[in-house]
Amino acid sequence: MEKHYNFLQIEKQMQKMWADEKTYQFDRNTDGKIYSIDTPPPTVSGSLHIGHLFSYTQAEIIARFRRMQGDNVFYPFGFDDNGLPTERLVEREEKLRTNTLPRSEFINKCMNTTEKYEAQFKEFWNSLGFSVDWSAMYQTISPEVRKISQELFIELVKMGKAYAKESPVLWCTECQTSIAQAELDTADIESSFNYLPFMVDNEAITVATTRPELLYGCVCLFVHPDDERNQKYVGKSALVPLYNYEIPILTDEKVCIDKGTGVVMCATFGDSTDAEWFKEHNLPYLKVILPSGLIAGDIPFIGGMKVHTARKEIIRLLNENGLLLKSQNIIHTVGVHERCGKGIEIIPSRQWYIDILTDKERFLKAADEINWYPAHMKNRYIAWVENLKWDWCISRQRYFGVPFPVWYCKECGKPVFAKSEQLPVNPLETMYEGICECGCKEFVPESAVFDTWATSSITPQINERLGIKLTPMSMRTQAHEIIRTWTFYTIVRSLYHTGELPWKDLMICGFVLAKKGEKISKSKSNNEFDPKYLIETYSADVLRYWSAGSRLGTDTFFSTYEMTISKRFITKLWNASKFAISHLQDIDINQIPPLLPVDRWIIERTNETIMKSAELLYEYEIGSARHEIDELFWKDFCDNYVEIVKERLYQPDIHGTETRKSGQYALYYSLLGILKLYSIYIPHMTEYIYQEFFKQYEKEKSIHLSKWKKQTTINEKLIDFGKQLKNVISDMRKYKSENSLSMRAEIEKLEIKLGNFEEWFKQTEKDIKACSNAKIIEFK
RNA sequence: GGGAGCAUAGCUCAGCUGGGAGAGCAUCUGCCUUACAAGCAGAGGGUCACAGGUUCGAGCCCUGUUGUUCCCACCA
Repeated sequence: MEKHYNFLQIEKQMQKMWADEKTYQFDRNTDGKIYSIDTPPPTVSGSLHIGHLFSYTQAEIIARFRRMQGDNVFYPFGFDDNGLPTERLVEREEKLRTNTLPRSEFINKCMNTTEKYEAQFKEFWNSLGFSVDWSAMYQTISPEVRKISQELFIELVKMGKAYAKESPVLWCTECQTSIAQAELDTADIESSFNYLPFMVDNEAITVATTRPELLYGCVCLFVHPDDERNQKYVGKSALVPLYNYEIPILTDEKVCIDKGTGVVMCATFGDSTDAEWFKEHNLPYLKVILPSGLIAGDIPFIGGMKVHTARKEIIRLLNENGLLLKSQNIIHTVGVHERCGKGIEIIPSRQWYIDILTDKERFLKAADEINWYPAHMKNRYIAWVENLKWDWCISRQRYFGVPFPVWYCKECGKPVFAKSEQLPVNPLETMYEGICECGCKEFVPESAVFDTWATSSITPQINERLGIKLTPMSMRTQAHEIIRTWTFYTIVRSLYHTGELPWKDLMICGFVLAKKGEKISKSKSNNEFDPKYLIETYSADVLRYWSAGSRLGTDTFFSTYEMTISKRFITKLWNASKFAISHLQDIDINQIPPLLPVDRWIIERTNETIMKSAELLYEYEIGSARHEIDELFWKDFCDNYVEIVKERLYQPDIHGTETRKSGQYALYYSLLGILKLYSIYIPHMTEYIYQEFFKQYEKEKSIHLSKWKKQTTINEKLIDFGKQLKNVISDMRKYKSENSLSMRAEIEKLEIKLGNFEEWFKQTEKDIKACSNAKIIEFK
């Protein structure tokens, strides 16, 4: 083995070997127990960041662990390439707006962009040594996935779980599309609370509003049924200031008596409560804001203006007419679109929905039927489901997505659906062939596309396209930020389509923060966090080792300082292996020699660690498991065992060839054991060492195809003996250190108080003498 | 406003079902020891956020308080 480990060269070399040998290919033909992983398909939104590396690596370690337990691991990879993130990326890179070029041309640009980035992504995951079976890769925009997605949509329609309706919907005026509740973010903005007089009979009642530009859309006033002050107005009508038309005054429980003046104006639509009232009280719709974000042209004073301008103008007018009683500046929280950060409006339009409100109870029950790792992440899911207000709107007025396989009858407007054999279909390109119930033969295609989550929520079914029964899958891995979307939607779809849960286990990873509270975003090009740069500088193994250091689900901070620590470990493992192997060149692997107690101890410690870390890894505790292995390797193996056995290996003429063989056996066994344990964390170096030395004796062609020993019991007596032996050595070292002596310094006499292990200690006398350089060992 | 996580050494954190306060880094001291000075050995350093309670015994369980992060709600 080389003096220094050249990671740049060796990591590439190992990756090539794995690809050539198809080391990680899923065995589609055995009956062996399948462990299937539902991996998150990243959106193609530009560059990868350290957070990707961190969370994906944690799951990758589990894949490797399961493989080494003998499971047939199905570890596919996908790309969520359709949808808004890609569209925005293309707009940004090519400096264009979607509506300035033909739809098909834009889609082509999107296709080219995804292709480019997916190649980069794939190369990136490979450069991290991911044990992915690339032959199982999927893309959400591919024809086969479009087919599955459209098929399952039609299935939902038939079940009555998907439906179209004309209704107020959350609308992004920036992206010009409807969105779902899950895509809402919140932002604090400066605004003003304006107090306006509404005339009732000859009395003015004051109403406070933050959205005076919607005055023309005001359909009624509400007071609380228990509000004694305002009870006298109920049933009467009020005059809308400035526009001077009459609206009724109604009651509703949702009104807060102590907020503002206790009287609310309900406009179509200022917020989600307005939309609820609209439905519950059968209120009329008065159009004010257009899908473009402009005020409708026919509205007096403010027609054609942008919302913000209109608001200022209305306030100015109210003030001018003495209708602004008071205006106070406030900071309040508004809903914004997570993709663009712009405020959302509520605008009625015809959209497709998946019913999620009627089965809330079932979805809540599902939470208890899935194993959450870590367990408390379940709370986020429950909080989200309990607070759902809107059915899931799945239509998007966008371009790069899976089209709705739907046309509408030109006469009666009734939707018709593609036939199964037609799928995938783009209704804009293919006409519906058939006759509507009403006799009409002409149809208008639906131009909307699916919400990307409508497709990524069926990844278990997408994975099953290969013809292998996988659901319920063994495990889903993802970050906690998408519990309300990906976790939730997948559970919904799975329950609807299969009646079963999508997976047994849910492994929720944290993400990487730059400093307290700040998330490392993809858009910030900070070289220090560029994963590619990091891999080239520190190696994939170093980054992987670091990724496994924090507890599952907790966010972590990144610093190059942490890299140095991981790097140090890698160097240590290299040096220790190099040393051990240099003494194993003449080993006879076919014969187990009689073993000395200290050799039996390190073997048993290795077995103990295999058992303990496997238990932890079954619970997805990759950090704690790594810690167990670190203890074995660094403390017991390097600092103690190797120091004890050293002289026996160097000097068989003093210690005898038999004891040397005993040491060789233990060294071989424990080092190989340690390498196998670490191989799930640092696959490159462990594989290289295996290939360089162990492969000639072992039957597996790759360390990653070897198995961990199934260990269920431990010889506690041996472990105890080891502890006592370490105490002796530690005391001896302490003595030398306190007396400023070299560790090699000779000491006259070492006294050892014998406990339970008299016989074993006596058999270890020569070793203790050698590593302490004591002239005399005296047992007491 | 509701909920959750966290609060342990200078820093980053581990401490499972209650019984010894720990690791790594940093600091200090010593050591070239035929794998590793990118190393090794040793030492110092903590009122376990605060206040109560349960218990023979609490970092751990219960109640409350404070700080902090996150999730959700909050557009009148």
